[in-house]
Amino acid sequence: MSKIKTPQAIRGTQDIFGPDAEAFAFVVETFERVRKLYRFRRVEMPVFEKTEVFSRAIGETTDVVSKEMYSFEDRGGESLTLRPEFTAGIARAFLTNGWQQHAPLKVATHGPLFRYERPQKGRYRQFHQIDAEILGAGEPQADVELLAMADQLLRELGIEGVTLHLNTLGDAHSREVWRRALIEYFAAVRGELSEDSQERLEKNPLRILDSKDPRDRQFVADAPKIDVFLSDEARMFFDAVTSGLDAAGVNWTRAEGLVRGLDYYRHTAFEFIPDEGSAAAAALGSQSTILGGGRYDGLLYSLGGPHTPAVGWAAGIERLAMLVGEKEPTATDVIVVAESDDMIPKAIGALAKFRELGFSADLIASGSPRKRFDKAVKTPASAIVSLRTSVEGVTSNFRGSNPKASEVEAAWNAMRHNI
RNA sequence: GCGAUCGUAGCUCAGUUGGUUAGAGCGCCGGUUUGUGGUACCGGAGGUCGGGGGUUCGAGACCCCUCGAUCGCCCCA
Repeated sequence: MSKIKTPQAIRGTQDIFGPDAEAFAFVVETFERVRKLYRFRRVEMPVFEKTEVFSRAIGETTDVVSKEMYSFEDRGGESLTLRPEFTAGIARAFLTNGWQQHAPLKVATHGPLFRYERPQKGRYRQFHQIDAEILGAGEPQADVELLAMADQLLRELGIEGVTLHLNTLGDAHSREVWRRALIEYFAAVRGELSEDSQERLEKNPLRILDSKDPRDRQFVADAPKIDVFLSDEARMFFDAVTSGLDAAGVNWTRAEGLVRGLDYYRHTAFEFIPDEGSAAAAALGSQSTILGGGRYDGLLYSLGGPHTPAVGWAAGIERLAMLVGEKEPTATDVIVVAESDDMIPKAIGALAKFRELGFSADLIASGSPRKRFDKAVKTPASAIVSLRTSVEGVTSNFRGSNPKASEVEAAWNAMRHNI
């Protein structure tokens, strides 16, 4: 007889259980509650799309598309991709379902995403995000609304030591002029940059600004600032965002080096990042951004739609869960113990009644009869009802002294002769 | 794609410069004690030491390969 080898989980996937799963659920529940306060409508999206949805949105040639997506061919030979982000799919749905009629449309969703990357702390191949978007809104108030929600969410999750880092990339023209200035500036010191940044100079010069290499950092401080290149309109937009945040009571800090890699981003870019030396920073390792987003006025057009302004953010549920602290599962209201096997039918009857009455209830009726009560005692519960047979006949014992236990006891006294 | 560290029981881990039959705690199963009880004690099951090859009289330990995990780099939509 050949021993069957247990299949292994896919690299980068997680089986979340116990306190981690409780923390995960807490994040999702809090998000659902807060998004309703801000009147974001729930949407459910497919987990896969035609590959072009993402390749057009993100850019055909980037490493991101060519190497880091989970793409495959279906039986008809069409290239499909497991969603690596929510935004492109939502933008596609906005166009294909005629959601323009609802603009400005505030939507929120959450669920699994997939990226073909090497796993490390806070990064998995299947991971989970919460996501909020406002489509068809070009006003800075939309940015403020979105950021106020993000800020309140983090507070309601009890996450501290995290600050909103805010930047503007300007409009398309300001951004392009700034980009050229950066290339010129860094090209002049090319030989002194890190190898990585010499390559970035060709592929993605803005990224040099947030390089971790000290060889680059010495030049970053004096690099050209976007502010110099902002058009009047772009400056007014950013001023409206920041004054709106101040009015909403959202703390923020200017981060001139914060950039986005993709061309469709305009104006606002932001990340919530743990403060240096905070507990949150220590808990997250090198993956420090816990919530990020920006304005992507160019995206819907790149998917073949009309020019449509939009802004959104997403946050990794796993990373947030790491910051919310231990979440113990809630205690069971009542544990029913059948201390002998002949009590099992009565115990099952009691269980059914307790659950009908809205009490959470669980049964212990296996293993050594002598140890069943001890098992119940070790289980977190408000109350225990234990059934056994003795020379006097059926006896029951109630244990527990707290408000919930009193409710359980009243219910038990009412049902005990009818089970 | 690159680098570092790690892999011994269900879990957390010990195991000396290579040396007899691989251990502990917790958990699990059973028994004794207690008998309105969260106690204590006794016993049991469970390991091809991630896998393969090599060095050696002898490998959990040393070498090579491989698989996996963790953390970091690149990338970060």
